[in-house]
Amino acid sequence: MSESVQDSIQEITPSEWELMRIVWTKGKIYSRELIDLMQAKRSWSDSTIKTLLRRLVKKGLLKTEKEDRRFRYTATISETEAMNGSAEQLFDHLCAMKKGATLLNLVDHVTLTQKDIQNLQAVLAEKAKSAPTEVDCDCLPDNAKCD
Amino acid sequence: MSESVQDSIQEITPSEWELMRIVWTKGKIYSRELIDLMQAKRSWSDSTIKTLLRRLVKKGLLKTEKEDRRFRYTATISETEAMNGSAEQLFDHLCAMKKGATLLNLVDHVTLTQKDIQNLQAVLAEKAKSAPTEVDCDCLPDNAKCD
DNA sequence: TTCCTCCGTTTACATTTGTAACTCTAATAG
DNA sequence: CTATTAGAGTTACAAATGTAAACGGAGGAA
Repeated sequence: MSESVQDSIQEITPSEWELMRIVWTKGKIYSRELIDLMQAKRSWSDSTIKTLLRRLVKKGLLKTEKEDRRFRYTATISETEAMNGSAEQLFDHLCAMKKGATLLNLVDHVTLTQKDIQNLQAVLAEKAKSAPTEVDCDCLPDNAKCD
Repeated sequence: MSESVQDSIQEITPSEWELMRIVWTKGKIYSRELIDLMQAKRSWSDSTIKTLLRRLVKKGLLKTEKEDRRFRYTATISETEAMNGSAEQLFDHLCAMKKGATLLNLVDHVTLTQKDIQNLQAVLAEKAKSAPTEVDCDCLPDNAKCD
């Protein structure tokens, strides 16, 4: 299916995620509106939010556009790319042998729509055709077996 | 199925994960062995590793036990708990509406065993019985709709 | 025209993380 | 008994992160 994108994804800190989510949802947004929306969720000072925005711009995750002497922010990567990138990053440092169990836990805890479930089932059915019987642990340098 | 554990999970940094994985795999390990194994993967100095170990102990993720004037380290939480906790933590800051898509991407990219796939299929089949048709975006305070 | 306000920029500062040298003490080699 | 060494503890220091005050310019209120 899609390519792995994680390599290019800048590290996004938790606070930055909160802002990015608003930007993604609004598409193109003035700092003022962004600050107001953000403050409705977290009691951060204007300064704090502005700092975060500048850092996001520096990281290349947001870009600005001057519009009648104010700025409008837009994301440079899609929310999906960012989400997939972060998720893959996380999974990269999990024991290969146990990724399946973690995924199982997630699937169990996350609220999924009927459609999501169907999509997952389709991918799984496809993968089942060539899935291995076991995956080795990769936690030790010499590839010793886990558990 | 299992309870959500994330609340109690201390933040584990990437470097710390690497050490924890070794500890989990070995179960109970002398710092010396740990350092050697770690250095076979990353060229960190002994000092660096010892610092990380102390931080992990301070965070309560590892505990020590004196054994003939050396220390043995053991994890205080299971690898599974830690993995689930981190994964849930990550998913917590994703747009509710798009968690399904992210999961799909993961399932697609991660190497799963036949057994993992079966387990996932079972959970999905179960969830399908009561899954909603749609999940709302929760990126904005006022719950405006995404996309 | 002058002052206030809105917005962007600079500076600040504590905490966490990555990375490591130095020190102290007990065991060990001579 | 003394010099070396292995482990543990202490100190260090830069970069990233969370959080924010202060500053400066431009447009609008008076």
